Amino acid sequence: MGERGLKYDDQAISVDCVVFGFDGHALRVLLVRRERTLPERGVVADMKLPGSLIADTEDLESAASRVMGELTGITDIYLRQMEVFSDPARVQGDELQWINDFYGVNLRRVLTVVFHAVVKLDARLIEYTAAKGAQWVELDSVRGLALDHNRIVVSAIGFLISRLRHEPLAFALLPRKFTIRQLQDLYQAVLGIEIDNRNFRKKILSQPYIIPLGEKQTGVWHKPAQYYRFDARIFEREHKSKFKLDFLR
Amino acid sequence: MGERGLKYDDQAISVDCVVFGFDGHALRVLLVRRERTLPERGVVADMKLPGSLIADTEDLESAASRVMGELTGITDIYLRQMEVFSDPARVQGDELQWINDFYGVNLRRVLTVVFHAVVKLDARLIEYTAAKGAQWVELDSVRGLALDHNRIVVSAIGFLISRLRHEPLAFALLPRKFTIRQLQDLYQAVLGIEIDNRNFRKKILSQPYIIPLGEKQTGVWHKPAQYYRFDARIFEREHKSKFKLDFLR
DNA sequence: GGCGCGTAGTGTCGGGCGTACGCTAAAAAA
DNA sequence: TTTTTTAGCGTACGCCCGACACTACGCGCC
Repeated sequence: MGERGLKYDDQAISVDCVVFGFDGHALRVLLVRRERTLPERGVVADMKLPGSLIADTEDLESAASRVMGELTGITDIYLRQMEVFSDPARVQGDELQWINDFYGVNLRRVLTVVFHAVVKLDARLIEYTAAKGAQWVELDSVRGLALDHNRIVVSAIGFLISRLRHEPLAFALLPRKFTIRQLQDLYQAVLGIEIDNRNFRKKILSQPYIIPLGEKQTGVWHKPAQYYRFDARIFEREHKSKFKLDFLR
Repeated sequence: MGERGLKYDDQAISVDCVVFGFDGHALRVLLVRRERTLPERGVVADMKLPGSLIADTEDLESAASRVMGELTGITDIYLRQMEVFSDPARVQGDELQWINDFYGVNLRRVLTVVFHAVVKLDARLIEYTAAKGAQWVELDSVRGLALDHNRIVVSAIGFLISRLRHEPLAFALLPRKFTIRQLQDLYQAVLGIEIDNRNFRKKILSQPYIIPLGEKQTGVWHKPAQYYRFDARIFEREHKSKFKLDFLR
C-alpha cells in the first residue's frame, strides 16, 4: 500500500450487458453493431454486447439500466451484476484506440463490469430492438464479437445455467402466460437434457406458486394446453426457512 | 454514448476482501486497523476490511490475492469475486480525503470490488495475522467499520450462506481432518438452524467423497469421534451431469 | 469399581417423493 | 373416420427423509 510511482487514475470502468431471451426453441442474446475505421482496412463492422463507459456521477446499476432502457425500452428489468473482467491486457491497441476515440478520452485500460439480464422475447420487443440497431442472435451462431466479448458471453452462459438451476429464473424468460410444455422446452434447450413430460408436469403442478388460468391455447393443431402463470409472492413465502443443502445429491 | 463534458477518469478501483473463518463455535471475519488524523479530533482509529487500490498494471484477482498473501501468508486461497459497490457517494468527505492522502492521489470517487474468501482458522494462522496487525473478529461483535464496510460485510454474509447451501464450502472452513459433529456445528452456527445429528450423520456418511480416516479424537472427555476428510476429486466426478432444479422444494 | 453424564454411532419404521411407464382425451389434418 | 401429436391422469415401486429408540464409549465422581 502507498506505493510510489504507480498510477491509479488512467483507467476507467464500463458496464456490458448480456441479455438473454428465449424464442421457444433456442436462447438468443442481444448484440449491437459496431463500426470503426482501421488504418489499413478502412471502415469495418462487427458485433458487440451493449455497454457503456460509466461517468463519475453514476453507479453501475444506473448505467446498466440506462443501456438496457435505450436498447430495449424495458425499464423494470431483472438486472444483476455478474463478473468484473479486469485483465490489464483485455483491451489493447486498435481496440483501446477505438474506445479512446469514441469517448474522447485517453485511457490506458478499461475494466468492465458485466451485467446479466433475462427478458421475455416477443414480436414487439424484437421490432423495437431492431429499430434501435440491435439484434437477437441465436447463441449457436455467436462468434467474432468485438473486444473480449466472446469470453464474456461464454461466462454468462454458465452464469445463466447456474441461476436457472437455483432460482425460478425460467419464468422471467417465458411470457407471463405459459404452458407446462413451454417451460419444459426451455429447460431442455438451455440445460441440454431430456425430461419425462409426465413427471415434469406432476412436479411443476404440485408447486403452489404455479397458478392455472383456466385459459387454453388456440390455433394449435393438437390438443390445446392450459395456460399457467408464476406467482412470485407465493414462491417467496414458500421458499423461506427451508433447510436444504443442495450440493448433496 | 459519446457524451461531452462527462469525466471518466478521476475515479479508481479498489479491492476489499471479506475473509471468513470458523473457530468451532462462531464465524469470524478478518479486519485490519486504520488510523487517520481528523481536523478536530486528532488521531482516531477504527477497523476496516483488508483492501487496496489497484494499480493500472494489475488485475483484480492478483490484487486480492496480494492483499490476502500479505495479511495471512496464504497464497493458494479460495478467492472469489462477490459484488461491486459503486454508489458515487459511498466514499465522501473525510473518508475520501483519507484515501487520497494514503495513496497520494486526487480522486473524486472510488469503486470497490469485493472478494469473498474462506479459510481454515488455526492457532498458527491467528498468530500470523495478529503479527500483521489484523484481527479475527466474531461476526456478532462487528460494528462501526470504516467507509461502507458494514454494508459490505452484511452482503458477504448472505453470499456465504448461499454458497454454503449450494457448494461444499464448509470443508474449506474446517480443518482438513474433521468430525461429523464439527461439520454439523458449522451448519448450525452459520445457517442458524438445528439439525438432527443422527440423520445428518447418515446423510453425510452416505456421500462417497467423505473419507473416514480411521483416526480418533484425543483429549476429549467424552467418547472420541472419528476423523474424516473431504475428497474434492470424488466430489467433482460425482457432481457432473445431475439434472436437479434446486429451487423446487 | 460402580455410577452418571454427555457424545459417538447404529437401527427401525412410516410416509412421501422421484422415476418409469401405461393409458385416455382432445384437436386438427388427411 | 382415421391418423397424428400433444395434453393430462393414474399406478407401481424403490429410495430417501425425518422422527425417534437404543447401545457404545470415554471421562469424572463417589
